[in-house]
Amino acid sequence: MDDVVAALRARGGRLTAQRRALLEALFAADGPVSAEHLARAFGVDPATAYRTLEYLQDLGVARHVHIGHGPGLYALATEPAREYLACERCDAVAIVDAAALDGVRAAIRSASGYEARFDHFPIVGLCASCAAGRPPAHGAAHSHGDHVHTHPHGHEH
Amino acid sequence: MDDVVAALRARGGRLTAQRRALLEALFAADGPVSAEHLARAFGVDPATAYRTLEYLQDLGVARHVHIGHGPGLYALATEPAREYLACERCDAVAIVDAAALDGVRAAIRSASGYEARFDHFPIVGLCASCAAGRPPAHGAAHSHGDHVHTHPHGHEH
DNA sequence: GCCTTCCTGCAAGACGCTTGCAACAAGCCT
DNA sequence: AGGCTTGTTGCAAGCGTCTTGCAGGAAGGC
Repeated sequence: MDDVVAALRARGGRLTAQRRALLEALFAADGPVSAEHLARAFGVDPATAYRTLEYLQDLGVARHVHIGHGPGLYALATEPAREYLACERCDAVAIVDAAALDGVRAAIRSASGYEARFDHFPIVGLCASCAAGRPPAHGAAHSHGDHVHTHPHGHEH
Repeated sequence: MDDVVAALRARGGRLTAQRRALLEALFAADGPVSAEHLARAFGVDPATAYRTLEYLQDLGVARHVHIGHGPGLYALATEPAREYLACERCDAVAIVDAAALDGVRAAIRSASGYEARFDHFPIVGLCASCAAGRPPAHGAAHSHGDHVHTHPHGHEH
């Protein structure tokens, strides 16, 4: 957080109340969140939220991911990098370390020559539960909403 | 095409001039096309294009894919099914038989349990050319536009 | 040729942003 | 502490991609 402020200052940027609020929200969030959601939660204007989040992306502090048809969702840029898998049926999103998908990347490379990334546009399909024909399960539901329903035990294997 | 008309009639649907135009355009297209593009090309109202294309999807005749931030692009549902890989840098889109990505699907299944599909949301990354650092190349360019720039020899790895 | 019902065009609205602009306030300077 | 510069903000308008309500129009069965 102090690092962020430093990076911001180094660019001639200013730390306003709005920016602090948005940053704290990003640090506190347990998953990607929409700009609208952040804006509303702190009485910040949506335009400011979008502008600030873009600024934070330029700084390399934040990233956004496009899940399904909904709004873009923002999160801090973590180390190691994260990538996403989204379920079309129950809207669950698995968040995994990018390294977990290196084998997938290799398979794509050999099938197509493409060098894939799933940090901005996720892998889409059915989660294990929905693929098995089980009901949508855990409160996720069809909200196409403001934040991701991370079932945090995503992939461990 | 006759099959389509039959399916349509079987549902109590009617074959209007607009529907015929849109259908013929889909049959003639060499890649996914936006609803706007189809509408404009035949003087059909965009609302009608969207409604008709959705109808054709219900019939199982058409599908749409979301490439990048641009509009959804429509194409006939083919047999065998097709899946897509999009390049973030040069906007090239590779269209491959779904079977070509079965290995990728297997890798994803074993890494995450997800059963992936790339027919609605493609794999996103860098095409072989861009990954190699070569310039954006072939007329593709950044048009985010009306139809896909299929480099037709897509994958044959 | 008629009549029913499906379709169409138009207009307006929803949703997710993006942009122009005038007022505001960080933070540097003294 | 008071000024001053210039980065930021809120508001309002605008844009792209659809979606929806509605009244008129036309397929296609009879």
